[in-house]
Amino acid sequence: MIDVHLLRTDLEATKAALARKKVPAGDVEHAAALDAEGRKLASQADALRSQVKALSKQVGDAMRAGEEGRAADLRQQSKRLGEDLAAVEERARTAQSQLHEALLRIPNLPAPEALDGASEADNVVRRTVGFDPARYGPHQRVPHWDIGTELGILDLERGAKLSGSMFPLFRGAGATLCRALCQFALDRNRDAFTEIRPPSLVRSPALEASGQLPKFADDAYHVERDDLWAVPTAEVPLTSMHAGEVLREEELPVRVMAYTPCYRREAGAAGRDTRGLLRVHEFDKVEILAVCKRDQAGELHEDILARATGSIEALGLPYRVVEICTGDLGQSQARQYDVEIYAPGCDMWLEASSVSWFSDYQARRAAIRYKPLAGGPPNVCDTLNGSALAVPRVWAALVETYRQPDGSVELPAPLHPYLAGQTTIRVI
RNA sequence: GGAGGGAUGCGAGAGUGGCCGAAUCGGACGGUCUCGAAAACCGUUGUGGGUGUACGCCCACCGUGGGUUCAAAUCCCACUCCCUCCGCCA
Repeated sequence: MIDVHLLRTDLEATKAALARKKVPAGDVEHAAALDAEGRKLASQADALRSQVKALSKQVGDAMRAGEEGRAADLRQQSKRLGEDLAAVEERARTAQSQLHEALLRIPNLPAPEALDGASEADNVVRRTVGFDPARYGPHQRVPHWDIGTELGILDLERGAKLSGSMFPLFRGAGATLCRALCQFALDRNRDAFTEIRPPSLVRSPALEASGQLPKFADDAYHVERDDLWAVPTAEVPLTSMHAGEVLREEELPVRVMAYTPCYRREAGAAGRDTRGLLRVHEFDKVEILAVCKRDQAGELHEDILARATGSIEALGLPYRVVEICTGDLGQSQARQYDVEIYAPGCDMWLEASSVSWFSDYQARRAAIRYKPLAGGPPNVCDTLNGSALAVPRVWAALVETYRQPDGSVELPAPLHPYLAGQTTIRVI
């Protein structure tokens, strides 16, 4: 969440910054009012409590001195004050919990240098690499769902039989390719990122920390019986694994990566891009993530972006980098680039990675801080992350791009070590 | 799933309901001493909120959340986590 001090000292600037993200000024003012109210009540409660404590101490003294009458008298006074205190505390608690609720729903401030814009339409393509529509033959203009069926490597019907639509089932070399892509992505990043295998069911606070709760509860799968959530991305466990910790400045940046399955209800996206692997409820992804100091964030953002595009480039897929404008930024993002890959069969640019800087928004929600080497109180960290590789869309683009005139698919060399010999997938 | 035990400051570890934000030991840091070091001695050693120009002061925090009481680390209830034993299990 945003720093509550912003509401006290820079209310106008905060409203202006959030207006770039289309946040109504009223939401911000509402939170500021709750904060002022809560602080006023808390001060009153502090003063009352201080008096109660002083009186209680006197009760003890009087009793030890054997002055029963005086003790009873003081006890009465203290009891009355205690009742007032309970009432004020109750009101303070209410205001503070309302403030907390309000704060959880206020989006992060966009970075000052973030691209201005009202909607998705205002996003800007920063660069396009390797794209030449003329180079594709008719054999590459076949969508992956047809190729997958033809080669017997993607079985959407059976996936649907098990779990409903948008739950893909991969088969044979198709399944191996999923695993190969994850392995490939992990190996490419192990020079700087520590591999983690986190749980993929997490408690609510983890989703709250990275911003999925409370606003976007409908997008996530919830296991009622145990009150656990299926992670929509490894970002969730990777961010919260350090929740509540005070890190040492020397250990920053903390760089971790994880392969996890990802689960998304796609509640708001019904009917959009639902063919094949374009949008699915369960998929595999390798996520890379950094926890750092503010002055390390810019460089790390570039690094993560370079790693995301590097993997795509190594696989020989054309891609473009899109800068997301303020109006299209997610709740938690201060700045974001998307990496889109070109899939010739569907003739679409598919979002394959989202590389985000969250400033201190997630770290504040998760309470991830570091102790400055120079001394002084702990500072809130920054967090960044990006998909190193999200399987289904890359799978789709690969199969379409590398389809040969005879209908077989020849996978690119960097994947060969991971394919157990299945470097060419032939029609059965 | 069943039965027990536990959770206190950086670590270990005390704590009859009032004088406990917390003994003691250890660690770390600073200082005295020393040519230097060790030893010894002295001091410092948490987080959050509020308030003041400032030394400061006030409040909260002893796993989490409730409750009892004039007063809770201490009593009661619920939850979480850890440990031991039994059962089950990939």
